[in-house]
Amino acid sequence: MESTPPREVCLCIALRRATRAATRFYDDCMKGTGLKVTQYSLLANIDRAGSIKITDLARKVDMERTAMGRNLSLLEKKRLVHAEGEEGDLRGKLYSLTKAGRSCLEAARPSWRKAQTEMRRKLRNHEFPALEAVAGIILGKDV
Amino acid sequence: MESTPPREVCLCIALRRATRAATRFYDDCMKGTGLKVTQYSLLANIDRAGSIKITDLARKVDMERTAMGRNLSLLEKKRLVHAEGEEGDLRGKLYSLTKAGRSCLEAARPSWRKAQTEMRRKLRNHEFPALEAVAGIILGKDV
DNA sequence: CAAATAAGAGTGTATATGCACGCATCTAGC
DNA sequence: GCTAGATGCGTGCATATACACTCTTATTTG
Repeated sequence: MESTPPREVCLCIALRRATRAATRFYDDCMKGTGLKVTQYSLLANIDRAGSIKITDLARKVDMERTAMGRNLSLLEKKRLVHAEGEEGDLRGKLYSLTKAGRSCLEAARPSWRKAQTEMRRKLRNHEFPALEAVAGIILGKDV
Repeated sequence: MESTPPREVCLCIALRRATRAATRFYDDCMKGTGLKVTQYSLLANIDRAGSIKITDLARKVDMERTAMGRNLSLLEKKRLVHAEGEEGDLRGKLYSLTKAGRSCLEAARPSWRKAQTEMRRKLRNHEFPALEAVAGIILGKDV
């Protein structure tokens, strides 16, 4: 009777799994806001930036540019953001929030807050910073 | 001149961001194996189980059942897994690896190992267990 | 200035996920 | 034995991502 060696957990898969669970949780908390946590976050980013180009926003959050473009298109279709040509550069487009986008963002804040607080509660003080550290290390920069 | 309060990082978004980066890294390491890390992991799971039903596999890795079904369909299309009706239950289907699936899995192991080792190196000993702990807490169970 | 390069975007294609429904089959109760 | 749940799955629809290309418009250089 030979004992099987302890199976090593794939770090990437563990991350994906935790991410699925966390996303389901946040999205569930945000039901009724009309936003998913990913969209909420994008709006918040654009809001902080004032106006920003697809490429810059993608770089800022380590996302593939074309993926970001498609995400922004969805928000644009919902009239939460709008793009306008950049002054003196026919290539770039600057994205910014519409009035509806700002309202929507503000209206969703409490739901996000609720999810975030609950998540902080689950992760005791010990693990919360660890997670940020992990994310930072994987990305090679601060989160 | 008033200072803005420190912005609170959304735990879910931090996780998603780290996951994107980790997935890109693993997938890059596994180029040439014909498998993405997600598919590699699925094959490994089925291999360990011997044969398993979609629903059970989905539950095991906390994935939405229909998502799992679609992932398995892709592997089936590639002839890496195959499904057969369960004895005495016309509902269930049992998935197991094909010969090609087993070969493919074995052939991909070194690439996965390389990615995993490198990732372990990046995350010093301190953070690695923390990540598993975080995942476990979010999921409410061991990873 | 013309050619080469860089910068900013969009499209096609493929995965990975989740939710709302709907269908078939099994199993417990009565 | 028949009906009400419980089980196991599939489909339609929508998002989120990534990669390989391609196009257009600046910029830089010889």
